[in-house]
Amino acid sequence: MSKSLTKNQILVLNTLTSAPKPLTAYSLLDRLKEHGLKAPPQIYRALEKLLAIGLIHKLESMNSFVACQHSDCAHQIAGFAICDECDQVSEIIDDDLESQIRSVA
Amino acid sequence: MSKSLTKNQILVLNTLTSAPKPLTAYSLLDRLKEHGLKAPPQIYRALEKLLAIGLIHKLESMNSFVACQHSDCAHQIAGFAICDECDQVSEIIDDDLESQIRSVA
DNA sequence: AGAATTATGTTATAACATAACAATTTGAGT
DNA sequence: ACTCAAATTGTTATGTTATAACATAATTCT
Repeated sequence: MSKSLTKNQILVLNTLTSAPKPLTAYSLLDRLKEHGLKAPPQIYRALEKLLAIGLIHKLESMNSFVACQHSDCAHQIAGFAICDECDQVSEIIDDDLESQIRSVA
Repeated sequence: MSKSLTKNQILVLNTLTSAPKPLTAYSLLDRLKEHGLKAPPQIYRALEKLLAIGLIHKLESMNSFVACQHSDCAHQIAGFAICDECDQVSEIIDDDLESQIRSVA
């Protein structure tokens, strides 16, 4: 029974998907002002849901969010290579690494 | 020429070392008020230096800091197992995992 | 339709972090 | 010991990230 996304969730997801790099909650808010979003909770609530579903990731070290580059895959552990210059990231999925992390945990 | 720690750095490090769990910058500030520290920059500056030296780690997901449990070791990559209930952490150093991460990167 | 749930909107504030500048201390060279 | 330069510390103000709390509207189920 996976529920479909709501309006705000779609707005946030689309913005992240089309962005070339991770965005902060407040930069999402800026971009979505024109769509009527006005306050942080609207963004954070959408982000929270998208994170739970696995459609996006949070990059803790940047306080930023990116769309998952492997939609609908089963991986829950991802690494990110982050460019020091431009902040572009590429998501790293590696089965060996994932099982290593699980076994250590 | 590794320089010795300054007063504030020692205060912060000792507080982290004797704490049973990670502390935020502001809880460090609270605890160090009695030693005369009054403002966030005093804490953040000490943290920054201690991080650079490798004596502490930042847990990005908690905005918190812990003393390194492997002083003077050469490891730059550490994992943390964080208890959901009490926030206690144990630091994980694993050579296989470390080399895995490096090779993927 | 009516009740219950879920989503949204809104205001205010909490929590985390740093910029910018002033004052003090430390330490090397003389 | 004196002095200048550098490092550390102190202080104020502000910027940035995140959530609490409450109000309203939309959706779904019976």
